Amino acid sequence: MTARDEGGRDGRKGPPAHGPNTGGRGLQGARASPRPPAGGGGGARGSPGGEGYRPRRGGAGQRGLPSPAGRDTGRPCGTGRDHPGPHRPRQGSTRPRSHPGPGGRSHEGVSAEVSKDGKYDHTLNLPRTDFPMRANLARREPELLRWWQERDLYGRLREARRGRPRYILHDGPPYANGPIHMGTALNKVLKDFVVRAASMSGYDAPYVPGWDCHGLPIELAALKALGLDHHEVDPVELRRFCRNYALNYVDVQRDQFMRLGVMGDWYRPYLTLDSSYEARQVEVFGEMARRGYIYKGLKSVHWCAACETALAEAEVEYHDRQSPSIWVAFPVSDGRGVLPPDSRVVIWTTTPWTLPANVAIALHPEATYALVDTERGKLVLARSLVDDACADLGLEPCRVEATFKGKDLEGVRCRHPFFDRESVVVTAEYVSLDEGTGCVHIAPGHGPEDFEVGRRYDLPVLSPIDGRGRFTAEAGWLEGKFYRDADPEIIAELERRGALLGSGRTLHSYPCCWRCKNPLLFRATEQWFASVEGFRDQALEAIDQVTWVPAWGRERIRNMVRERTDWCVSRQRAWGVPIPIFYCTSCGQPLITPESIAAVADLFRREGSDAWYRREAAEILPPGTTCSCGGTAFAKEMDIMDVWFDSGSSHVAVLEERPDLSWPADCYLEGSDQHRGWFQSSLLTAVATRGQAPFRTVVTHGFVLDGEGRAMHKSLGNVIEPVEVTDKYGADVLRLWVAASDYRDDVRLSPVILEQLAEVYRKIRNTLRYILANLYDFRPGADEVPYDQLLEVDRWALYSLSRVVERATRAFAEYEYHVAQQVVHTFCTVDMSEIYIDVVKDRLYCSGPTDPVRRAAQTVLYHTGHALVRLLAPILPFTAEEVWQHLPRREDDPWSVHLTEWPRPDPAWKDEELGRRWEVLLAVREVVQKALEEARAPKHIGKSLEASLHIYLPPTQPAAQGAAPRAQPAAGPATAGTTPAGQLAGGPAAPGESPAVHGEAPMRGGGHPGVAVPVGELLRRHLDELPALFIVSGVQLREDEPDPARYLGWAVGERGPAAGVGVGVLRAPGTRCERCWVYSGTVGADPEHPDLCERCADVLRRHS
RNA sequence: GGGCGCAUAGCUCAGGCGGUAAGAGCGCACGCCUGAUAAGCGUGAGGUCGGUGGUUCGAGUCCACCUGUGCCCA
Repeated sequence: MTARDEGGRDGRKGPPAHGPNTGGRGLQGARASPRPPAGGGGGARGSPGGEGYRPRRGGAGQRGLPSPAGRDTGRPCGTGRDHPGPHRPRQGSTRPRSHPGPGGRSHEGVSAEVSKDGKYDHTLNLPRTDFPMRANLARREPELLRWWQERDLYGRLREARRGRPRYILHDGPPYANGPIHMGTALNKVLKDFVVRAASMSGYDAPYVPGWDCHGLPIELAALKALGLDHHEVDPVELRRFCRNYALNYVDVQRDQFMRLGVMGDWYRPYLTLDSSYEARQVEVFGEMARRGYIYKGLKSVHWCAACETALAEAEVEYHDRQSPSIWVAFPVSDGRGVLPPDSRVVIWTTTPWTLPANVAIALHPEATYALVDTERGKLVLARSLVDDACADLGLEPCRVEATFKGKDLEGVRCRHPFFDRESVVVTAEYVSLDEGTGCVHIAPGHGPEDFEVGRRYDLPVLSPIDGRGRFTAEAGWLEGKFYRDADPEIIAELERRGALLGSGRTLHSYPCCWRCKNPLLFRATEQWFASVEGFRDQALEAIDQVTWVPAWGRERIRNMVRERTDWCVSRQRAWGVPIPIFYCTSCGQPLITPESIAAVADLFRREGSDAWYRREAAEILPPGTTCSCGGTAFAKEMDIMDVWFDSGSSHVAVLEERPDLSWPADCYLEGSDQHRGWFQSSLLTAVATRGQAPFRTVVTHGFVLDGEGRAMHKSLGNVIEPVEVTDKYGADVLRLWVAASDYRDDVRLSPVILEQLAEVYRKIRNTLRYILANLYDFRPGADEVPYDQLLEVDRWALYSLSRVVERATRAFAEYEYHVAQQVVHTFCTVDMSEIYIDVVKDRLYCSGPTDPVRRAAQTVLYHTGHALVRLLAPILPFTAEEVWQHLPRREDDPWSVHLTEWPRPDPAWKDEELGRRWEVLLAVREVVQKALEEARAPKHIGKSLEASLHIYLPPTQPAAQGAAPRAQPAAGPATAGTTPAGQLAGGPAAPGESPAVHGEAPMRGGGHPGVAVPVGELLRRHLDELPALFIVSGVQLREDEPDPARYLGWAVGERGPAAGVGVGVLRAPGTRCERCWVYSGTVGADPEHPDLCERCADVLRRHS
C-alpha cells in the first residue's frame, strides 16, 4: 500500500519529494518507517485536513527537512491539499482521501451519490497524486541534493554494494582554474551515467573525482593577481598562492558538478597537489628513471619568451602572422672547385633573428641548383625557383651559367653574412622547393629540423638567446636586444654589408604560445625527457589490449604513439612537482637513485613538495650520499614536471593508493582530445612502470557545439553555460540532453534543442505521474494480479516493457545512452501514453476499485513504474527519486531509488507469440483511427466512444472457425459516400494478394518478424476486447460486402499486417452512460440508475 | 599538409550480413477531448539518405574522389 498514511514519523524528514505546488503529504515515503521520507510529515494519516500538514513554517517541521517540500516549507501557496490550486484536479489529489488503511480499499472512491451537476465523478477511481506535473527542478533539485547528503546516499550505496565485484571508473581530473563549462558538464554527466548504471547492475562502483591543480595557467593567473614577474617572487609564496587559487576552484567546480546530480565521493576527492599524490608521482618518475627511460638532452624546443618556459607540442597553437621575409647572400669562401669564388649562395628566411645562430645552409640532395649571373653577381639557388626569385628580387632575367645537384655542393663553405665565421653547405631531404630559394639557412639552436641536421653533421649548436628572449654576448653587437626587435637591425646590417638581396613581408602560420598567444621561438635548451622509444612497442601492445569506444580510438592513439619518440617532461616553472633529481656540485653529474627517490617521496609525503624549495639538498638526501666522482655536495634540479606527468600518474597515485579503488581502471571516459593528453600520458607511465595499460576500456566523447555546429565562443555569443541550464530547466533536463545526444561525435546544444528536451522531459514526467496517480490505492503484493489472470492488453504492455528494458539494458552496456533514452521516451509516448494508458482508462476509472480488471491494469502500471524509474535513475536521478518516493513499494525496497538494482523483467512477459499477434491488432487499430478521423473531420463524431465500428476482413482468410469471410477489401482511403464499393474492390491496393500472403502465414511457430498472423482469425479471437482496444462503443465483424458510402467514416489498411482490413464508422447505437460515457443499449435498465449502463449500475450497487 | 572521425526529415536519433515504395519521437499544421488539464488523443504535411562517379540485377547500406565540418598534429 501506499504509504500514505502512515505518515507519521517525524515529520521533519520528509523527502524533498513534493514541491511547491503539490501537496504536502507524502505518500509513501513513510511507509516503512525508517525510510525517509515522506514528506508527509505528519501526514495525514487519517485526518483529512491532516493535522500533519502544517502550513506554517518553522516548527519542528522545518529543519531537518531539506525540502520544504510539502509542508512546512512555507511555500507561500500552501499545498494543494487544502488549496486546490487552479490546476489541482478536483478531489483527486486533494486530500479527502483518507487513506485506507492497510486493509485496503478506500472507500471513498466510490459512492452512489451523484454529484449535483449530474456527474458521477465521485464514483470513479480517478487519478490522484501529489506528484506535481510541473517539475520546478531548479528549486526541487537542490532540496533533493541536501536530502541525499543528509542521509549519505553515496556512503549507503557503498555499504550496500560492499563485497560485490568492483567497477572502477577513474576520473580524469579537470583543471581547477575556472568554473565548469558545458564540455566538462557533458563529461561528468556521462561518467555519472556509467557509474550509476554500474552500481545498479550490482557492481561496487565507487567514483572518486579528481582535480588537476598544477600548471602554468594557474601560475600565470597567480602572477597576474600578485602583479609580479615570476623571477621576483619567492617560489614558496607563489606556490601557496597557486594552491589556494586551485583549491578555491576545486570548491567551485565541486559545487557545480554536484548540482548536476553527479554522485561521488565529493569530499574525499583526489588532488594532484595532495602530498601523498606528489609522493607517488615522484615514485613513478623514479621507477621510469630506474628503468632507464629518463634522460637529459639538449633540444631545440618551442620556447615562450613571455612565459619563459619551454612548451610541449600540445601547448603550441598556430596563428597567422606577418613576418619580415628576406633574401640573404652567403659569399662562397671555398667552392671546392665546384662553385666559383665570387659566387654567393642565396637563402630566404622569415626569421632574420635566427641568422646570428646560422652555421650551415641546407640544400635538397637531389634537387637541381643553378649558378646564375645577375646584376647582383653570381648567385646559387634552386633552378626551379630562379624565375620566381628573380621576379621577387627585381632582377633581370637571369642567365644560368651552370647547374648542380644539391649533393654536389655538399661541403662547400660560405662566410657568415655578418659574423666572422663559416657556414657550411649540407643536404637534407626535408628542404622544400615550394618557396624561397631551395637553400635553407640552418641554425641548430633555433629549429627542430635544424637541430637534426646539425646533429648529423656535427655542427655547433648556437643558441645566443636567453630565456627571456634577449640576445646573449654570443650574439656580439646584438647582446641585450629582444630577439624580435633585432630583426630591423639585422636587416640593416645585411644591407650595409651588401648581403641583403631583397626584403618584404609575408603572412604565414606561426607557432604561438597557447596561453599568452605570443609568438614562440625555438631555442636549444637542456631538458629532461622520458624516452617513449624505450617502451613504444610495449605501449602499442597495451593499446591493443584495451577496448576503445568508439573503436576508431585505437587507430588514433596508435598512430600518435607510434610516431612519438620522446616526452619532454621538464618545465621551467614553479607551480608543479619538482623533478626529483640532484646534481653533484663537483662534477655536475645528475643523481637519481632508488634511495634518492625514496628520500624525496618520503619528504613530499610528509611535507608536500614545497619542501623541495624550503630545504637544501643535504637535508633531503640520505646522509652519506655520494656521487660516483666522490662528491658529496649536491644541488637540486629546479625544473618541475610537465603537468601531463601529474595527471598521467593518477592511476598510481589514486587507484593504487586508495583502498576502495583498484588498478587498473575498468574505464576512462574523456573528450577525444585526450588521446593525445591524459589517455596517452597515463598509458605511457603505466606501460613504463607496470607493463600494461591502466585502463581496460576507454570511452571518448566529442565536443559541444552550438545549434549550427560551430564551436561555442564568447565572441559568437553562442555559449550556453551549465548554470544557465540548471537554473532555467534543471539538471535533469541538462542530463536528458546528454543522454539524448550521440556523444561519440560532437554534440550540439542550443536554446531550441533545450526546449525540445524540456518537452521530452515533460512527457516522461507526465507518464510517470499518470502511473503514480493510478496507484494511489494499490498495494504491491496484496493487490497484484498474477500474470495469467491479466487481460491481453496487459500482457502486451508487459511484453512491450520487457523489450524496452532489454533494449535499454543493451544500450547502457554499450554506452549508447542516446539509444536508451530514445527507447524509453518512445515507450512512454507510444506504448504507454498513446496506447496502454488510453485503453486502460476505462477499467481504471470505471470499474469497482477492487475489481480484478482494475487491479490487473494497476499491476501493469506498478511493474511499469518500477522498471521505468530504475531505467531512468542514472539519467534523471532527481526525477527518479521524486517518483520513487511516490511509488508504492514493497517492504524490502530500499529508501532511495539509487540503491535499487537494474530492472529484471519476468521472462514470462516476453511472449513473442503474443507480440506478433499484437503487432497485427495494433495495425488494425491504426486503420480504425484513420476511419474515426474520417468521421471526426466532418464533425459526425467527437470522441471515439461516440462511434461503433464495422470491420471487414480481407478476403481469403484461413478456414479457421469455418466462417469464410468474403468481405472485399477496399483500396485507398475512400471517402465515404463518394467511392463506389465496386471500385474499391478493384483498386490499386492489390487486394487479391496481400490477404493471401497474410492468410497463409502460420500463426505461430514461424517467428519470422515479417510474417504476420492472420488478421481475420485474430480479430475474431479478440472480438470482446476490441471495443476497449479501439476505445469505441461497439465493434462488429462483418462478412457482407462493404459499402463505404453507408458509413460516417471509412478506411482500409493499405499495407502491413492490416492490409485489406476495412473499417466503417457508425454513430454508436444506444444511449450514453453518464458515468462511463460508453454508448450502450443497457442504459436505463436499472431503475435505480436510469442514466447508467448495466456495468456502471452494477459497480455502484456493489460499492455504495 | 598529415592522422582519426562525422554528414539520414526543422530538431534529436533508428536504420545486423546491400534487397519490396527510407523509420521513430519531438516540433509544426489541422482537428478532437475536457475524468492525465500550464495535460491527453487523432490525422496530416515534411527527407535528391552532403555531392559526384563506380561495384552490383539491386546501395542510405560497399569502393573512390569531392565538399562541409570536428578533434589531434605539422
